[in-house]
Amino acid sequence: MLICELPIPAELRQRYSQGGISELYPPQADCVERGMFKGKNLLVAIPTASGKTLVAEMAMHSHIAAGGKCLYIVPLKALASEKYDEFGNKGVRVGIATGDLDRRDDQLGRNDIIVATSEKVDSLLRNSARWIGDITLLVIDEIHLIDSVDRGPTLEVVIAKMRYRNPAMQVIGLSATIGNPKIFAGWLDAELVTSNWRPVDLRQGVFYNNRIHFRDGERPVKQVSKSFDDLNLCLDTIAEGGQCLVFVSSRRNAEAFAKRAASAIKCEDPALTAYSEQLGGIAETDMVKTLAACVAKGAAFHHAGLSRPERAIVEEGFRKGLIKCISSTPTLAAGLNLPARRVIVRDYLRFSAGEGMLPIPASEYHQMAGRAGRPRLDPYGEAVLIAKDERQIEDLFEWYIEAPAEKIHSKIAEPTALYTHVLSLIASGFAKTRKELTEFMDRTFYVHEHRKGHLMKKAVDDALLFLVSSEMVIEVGEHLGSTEFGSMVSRLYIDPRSAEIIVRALRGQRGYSDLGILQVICCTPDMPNLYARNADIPALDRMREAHVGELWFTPPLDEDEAETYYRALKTTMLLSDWADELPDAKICERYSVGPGDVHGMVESVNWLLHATVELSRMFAASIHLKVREYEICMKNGIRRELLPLVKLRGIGRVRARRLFNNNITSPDALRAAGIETVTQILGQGIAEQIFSQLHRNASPAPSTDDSNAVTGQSQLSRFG
DNA sequence: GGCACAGCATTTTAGACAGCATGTC
DNA sequence: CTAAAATGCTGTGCC
Repeated sequence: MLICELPIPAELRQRYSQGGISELYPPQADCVERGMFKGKNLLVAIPTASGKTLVAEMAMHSHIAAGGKCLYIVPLKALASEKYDEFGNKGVRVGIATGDLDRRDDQLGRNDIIVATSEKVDSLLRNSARWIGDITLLVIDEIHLIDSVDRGPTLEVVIAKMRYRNPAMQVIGLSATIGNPKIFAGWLDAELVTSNWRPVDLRQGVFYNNRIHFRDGERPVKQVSKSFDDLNLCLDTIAEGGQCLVFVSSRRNAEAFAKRAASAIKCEDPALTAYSEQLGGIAETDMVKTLAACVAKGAAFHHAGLSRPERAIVEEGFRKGLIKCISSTPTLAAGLNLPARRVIVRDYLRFSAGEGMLPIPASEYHQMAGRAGRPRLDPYGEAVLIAKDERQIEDLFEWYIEAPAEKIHSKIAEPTALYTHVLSLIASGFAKTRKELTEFMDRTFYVHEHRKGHLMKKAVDDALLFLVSSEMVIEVGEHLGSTEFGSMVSRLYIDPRSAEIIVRALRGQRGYSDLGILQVICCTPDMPNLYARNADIPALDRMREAHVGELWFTPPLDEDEAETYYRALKTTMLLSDWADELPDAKICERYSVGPGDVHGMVESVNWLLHATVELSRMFAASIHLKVREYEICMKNGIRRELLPLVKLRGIGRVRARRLFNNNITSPDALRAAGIETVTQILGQGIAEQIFSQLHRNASPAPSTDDSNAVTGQSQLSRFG
């Protein structure tokens, strides 16, 4: 099917032909034939890299041309920015909405396309963003993630809510190949498009005894290293002029492989040196130093211990073809589009807490294998597994290469999944009675899939029991309503169980302490926790003893609970160190984590601290101000003594500290010191900017909203 | 006694969404 | 109920 025959705006048609796209791929043509341009819902279950994004883009442009508005849901923030860039600059207005990146909601609504994560959409629905009602096309990328235990239920509820709000809206689900596409398409009232077609040939095989075994033959691999098969495979690709992605099971493995590869590749290129030096410039930790050394020779590793800029450097170096090989944990499997000639799936077993080493699902293998072969750049792609003995060759073919796609199942009736969603349905007006709640739940994939929802009903009842007993929901006769507390929890987007833990601690506390608040937050299910090693325990005990008066929880006697306790305590101490201005590198060293971990942790705690500030306003007025101050401390990574300084624009943790150490401790002190002294400390530009601020608000405004702060402990229901 | 080291025992193990309000070095 | 690598620990042999 030719592009020029399609009912899409002329401008887009022209862009495609300029980009060398004149004809649709077969699965894309299939979408058109199934009625994509006629408003039909679609489930497109086709392999990675077979042109799903283009399908979505054409549909969106056709909606926009007809005056519509589109919402594109993705699972990852990184993916959101990737799509945002891809859709932009094509004559339509594109907006992005994720937790850390968005314009104001009302401005968001002015866009033709809004790219957002599923959680953000849920949050927008809870806060009733007005433009939601204008959406005429909903695209859900990676819709098979509905199967995921922790985030699938949110996606499922978001889809149900969107369709409930906008019954006439067209829905396009984009998915990897799945085992039960028909029933899933049935849920979406969608036409089904499936295919195994790929734009680049993908050869999949198993390596054993210096040969890659394919179903239709073998391919010898030169044995450079005696003991490392993975390295030989990697060097083989590079010798042929390709690049290589190696998927391994742990960070340590990723780093170890990159080191080996680096010393074997020994590529020398001034452009590489530039990347390495870029990393060297930010390197404060051993991990980043190692990375810089590897990159200098053309290899790199990639995992969540890397911070955003470090990841970006590695990705860019690889995309430009300079870095020849990346060894990666699953970070790269699902994330952004970073294809390579050969993908080596080295470890197919992965540790899982309480269950030992488990084989990764076939779907995950296929996702990794799908990274092989860059359209229009590589003649073919190759995905290779590594067998440990001859017998295993056949097993690997069976378990992975030839395994049928897995079926996906709703996880919405899992015990804890519904607390937050039941609350949000009540708080944002989707359901006002138990009957309406059930009716809404009937629209989920779970009920469509199982026909009878008795497990679902039990899960809903459990959730309601909790929500009523914790005073977030009130049931009066038939009516279900959210309390002020409940509405707040729903809008803050935290788990009701987290809210309950925080509120109980706030009510029970006898004397505020930063550490106490932090510890409470680290004990909530919304906070990711560090792993506490055996070797950490003595040090943690010492810290605990040093802060006995400040911590709110004491260690439990039970051994299983002790582990949880120490994990939370370790996280607490790390974050406390961050707010105590301990440098990143020191934190990484003390807790053996990477910069990326620290930032992730800080981001999470900031979100929960914000929620705690709001909750304390309602439940613990006496400490509200203290918590609010600590929130600012944590956000900036500063001690309390710098609070007056960071209120000024242009002053963050570093500059504030520099001023403070020069005995300038407040805006008044700044004024007294005079612009010349400040210029000496911070430089001219900054000094001028600060003083222009000081002049503007010479009479400091009374702090914003302490007067209307407290509503006490009454939680009135919204109806009645 | 002190040290080096082999050999065995124990420990450790992936990832990343959400609020708010705009400007850090 | 698990695998593999790094680290920790113990005991031996040697000076």
